[in-house]
Amino acid sequence: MISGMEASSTALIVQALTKAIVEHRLQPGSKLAEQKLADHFGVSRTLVRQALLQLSQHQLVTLEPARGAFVAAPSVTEARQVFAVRRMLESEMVRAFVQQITPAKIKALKAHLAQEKLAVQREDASGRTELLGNFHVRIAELMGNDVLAQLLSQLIARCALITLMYQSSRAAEHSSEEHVEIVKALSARNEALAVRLMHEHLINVEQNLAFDRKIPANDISMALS
Amino acid sequence: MISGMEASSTALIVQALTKAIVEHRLQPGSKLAEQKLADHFGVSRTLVRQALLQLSQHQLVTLEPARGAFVAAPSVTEARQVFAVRRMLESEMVRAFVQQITPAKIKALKAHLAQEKLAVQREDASGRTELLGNFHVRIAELMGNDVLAQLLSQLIARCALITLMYQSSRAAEHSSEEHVEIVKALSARNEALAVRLMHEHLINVEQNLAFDRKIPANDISMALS
DNA sequence: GCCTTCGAAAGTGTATACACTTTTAGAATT
DNA sequence: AATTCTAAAAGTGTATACACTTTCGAAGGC
Repeated sequence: MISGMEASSTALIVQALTKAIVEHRLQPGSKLAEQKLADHFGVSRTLVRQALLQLSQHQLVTLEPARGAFVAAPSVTEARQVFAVRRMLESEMVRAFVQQITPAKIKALKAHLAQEKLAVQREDASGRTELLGNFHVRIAELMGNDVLAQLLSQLIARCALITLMYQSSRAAEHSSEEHVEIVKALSARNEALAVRLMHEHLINVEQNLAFDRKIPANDISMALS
Repeated sequence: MISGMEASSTALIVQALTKAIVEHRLQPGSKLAEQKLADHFGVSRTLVRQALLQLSQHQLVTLEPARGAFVAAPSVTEARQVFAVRRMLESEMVRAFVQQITPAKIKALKAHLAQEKLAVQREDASGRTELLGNFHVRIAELMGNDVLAQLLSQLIARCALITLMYQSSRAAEHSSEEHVEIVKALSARNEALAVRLMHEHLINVEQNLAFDRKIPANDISMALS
């Protein structure tokens, strides 16, 4: 059990596990034994089960009847479908966003880009993946559409898992550069260009995935430390 | 407890409650007491809690700490956001669908339209609402994108709740007619028209909502009978 | 008569108990 | 040595127990 952690609600467990999975400290396929997690978080299996149930709904964990919970290992097919959905959703999101751009919003996005650049320079792999994903969520948030933001946030968590399973090196820097171009088009209020760039960006991310990777298994207590 | 129902998994409870909520036999705001539901389904509170947790993730139920579960009562703001997401997602879905139309797929959609017409004629309110929603999911399924289909299915369940809170009469027939027009455009492989019709259709559905309704509360055992 | 206070009843949140399933490891067999 | 069988260990699935919170109603005070 982690020292100094006492009142741990289900949400905290979900958050901790999500982070561990998305940062791939927990490898796809890893067994998530309830009692081990319960001991680790210092709670009963009840709360761990609730958390695992939620994570399975987010598709980050798969539950096999009577066998337990495992970190999800999205298939290539599933990965492609997730990206297809993101392309549909996000190209239109950009189109709608262009109609309601303000200087403040552009400023917020540029601030985000700066953070991305920093993470890329520092070669901070997990922080970088998170920031690259958050760029997309940030746009949804700036639109003031919470439903969209939450939906996208889940899709992107799934993508993070996929990305970390399949991502080839150097793809991150490329993504960051494309984000810069998208923001340029947005600040020029060039709808057609922005939509096209976002669409192509998502195609690029998908195509940079190497859909033939080995997946090492991993230990729980190591990963959550 | 329902006679003849013995081994009831969490999924069955989720399904039963979803149906009851979407068909608004359970009014928005109704209290969902765990023990009452447990008695009704003949299981312990454990399974009911799991089901309620899932439903809260689907936004059909809201959980208030230490106060319990209630049938969700989506705000007008939330309703508009859900519709905005649907417009983004579904107009692009249609665009992608046009590229992969086959005679078999058109036939499947036409079969669906026939069912819709039947339900509208019979004035079967709950069956009608379900079918009108399923039209959209059916397209996703015909595209072979499970991720999209599942996502849309959840969004539409949410819309069903919204619709039943706010829908003005006669909107259903109009929806059904618009579905017919969309399928016509699809079968003509007219991408631009199909996309536009779907977009307008969703705007119409939203604008036909009367965002100022009273919400009667309701009893659990009545609704689930 | 209306508002406040207090206590019992009801209900939620978490832990634990227990039955049943899967896994594992060792012994027996070929 | 490899395979099959078997029993113990570990793990999951559901029910129950119990502490704590909210709710509701009645008694008392204003």
